[in-house]
Amino acid sequence: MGAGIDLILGKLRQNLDLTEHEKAAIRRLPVVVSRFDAQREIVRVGDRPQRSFVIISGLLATSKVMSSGNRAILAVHVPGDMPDLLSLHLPIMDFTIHSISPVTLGYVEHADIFRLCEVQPRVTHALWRTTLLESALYREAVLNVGHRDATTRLAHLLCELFIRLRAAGAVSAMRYRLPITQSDLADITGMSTVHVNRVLRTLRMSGMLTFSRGVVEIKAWENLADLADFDPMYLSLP
Amino acid sequence: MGAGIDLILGKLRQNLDLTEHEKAAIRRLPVVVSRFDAQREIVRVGDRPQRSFVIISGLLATSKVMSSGNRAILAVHVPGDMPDLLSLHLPIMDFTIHSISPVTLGYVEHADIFRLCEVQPRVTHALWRTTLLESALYREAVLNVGHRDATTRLAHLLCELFIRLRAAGAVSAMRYRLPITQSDLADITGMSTVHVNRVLRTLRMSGMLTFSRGVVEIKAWENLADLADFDPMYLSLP
DNA sequence: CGTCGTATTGAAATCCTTCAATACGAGTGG
DNA sequence: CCACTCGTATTGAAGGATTTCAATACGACG
Repeated sequence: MGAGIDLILGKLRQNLDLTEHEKAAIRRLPVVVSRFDAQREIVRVGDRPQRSFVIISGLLATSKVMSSGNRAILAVHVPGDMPDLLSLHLPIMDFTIHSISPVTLGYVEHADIFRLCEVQPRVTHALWRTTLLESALYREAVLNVGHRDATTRLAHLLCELFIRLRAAGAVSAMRYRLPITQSDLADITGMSTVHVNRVLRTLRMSGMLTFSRGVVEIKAWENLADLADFDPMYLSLP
Repeated sequence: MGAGIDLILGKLRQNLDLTEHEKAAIRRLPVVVSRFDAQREIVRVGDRPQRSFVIISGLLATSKVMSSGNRAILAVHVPGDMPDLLSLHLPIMDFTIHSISPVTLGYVEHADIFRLCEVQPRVTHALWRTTLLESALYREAVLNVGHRDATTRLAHLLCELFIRLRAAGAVSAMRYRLPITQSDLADITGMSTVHVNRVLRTLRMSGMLTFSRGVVEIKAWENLADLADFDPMYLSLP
């Protein structure tokens, strides 16, 4: 399935120029494509995966449950991401990955990845780099959900998803599909569902943004990014 | 300076058994040792480091400033950590690293690291793994500062530092030096200094913990870990 | 002994949550 | 086409957690 692998290549290529030879070697990786409905657990706490996957289409979320019983979403993953690539080196998963929307995943065996890394050391570094890009997202999330007020927090999240989905080719004009509920937004931002609703209303009233039936439409990017304290440097995009 | 390098080895060894040959190769890396006072900027936003460092002694913090002007501390780094190792693959720093206490750092040139990785591919994987361990800290921090109440948040931070400093050999019995102010704790947890003070009083009153003049003493570990919702699985310790 | 950063406490204000009730919208079966 | 149902969205009002403001105390250090 060339589609998924080309997505990986897209990410890897971002800043590290792989040779045609190296790209061809990646394209030869055996990939198993699987589809899942929304709200399915893809990876569970305690799992010891023998393979990792790239998201070909759809959205995933990394989450943990707290002792209170509430579920916290720590990250949202978009097409091209490989959110469990870290299982290559941290064998026991300490979080859950579940599908937000229906998803298509491309699985690659760890053994095949390691074999490729032996032959093509620069591919090792490219994969390493993708895990570092992901950890930059977590770092920014600490800032966002831990240190900013509710309006800024939600605005920043929607700015980040706009830019990341655009980089993944899932944005037309100033609008993108975000098939999640306000309750999900609450689990991501650490706010109550009620307050998510109120903040969304404020953003709508201010004319910056609408979110309705799973579609985000950005009406005033400059104002929004300013309000959100959003500086995309941490995304390391070209 | 064998001390710093052996610290790296300690971290790397944690779960990946390097051969004597590989360890010897690491020990041969040229290291430049530097000392800094407290509150010095070690790495700045926009820097393009040509070398990385391991913390030989002291504490560092990774932080960003928000548009409000407030400084948020995203992570605290202990001896053995290599908090800017990611500059190997993400060349432009998007955060600041500053010293919390006086520190001793062991610098290694990127060029030397890359050269070693070429000769010893398993060292590449060991270094990759340390960056993944660090990103697990950020992931847990998202949960902690974004989704838990103030008491749990602060208790969790002090639990984590206890375990990490113990793993770094900086703990005697149930007490450890944490030479930071309550204002720093506020910048880490995303709370106000005043509230940090009140929460510390609560923890002291409940008999779980004292924090006074830069020394944390844990009086009731089980109760504290329970209150803090602290499960060390994310640290991937043996 | 004075000074300065840090710690501590009280009181008022604010942000956000919780509780509770209602409205909306898409899908389902009659 | 309509009534029903269920998940989601929306709004009001009250309560709680945390911040802000302001004042005082402590402790290390010159």
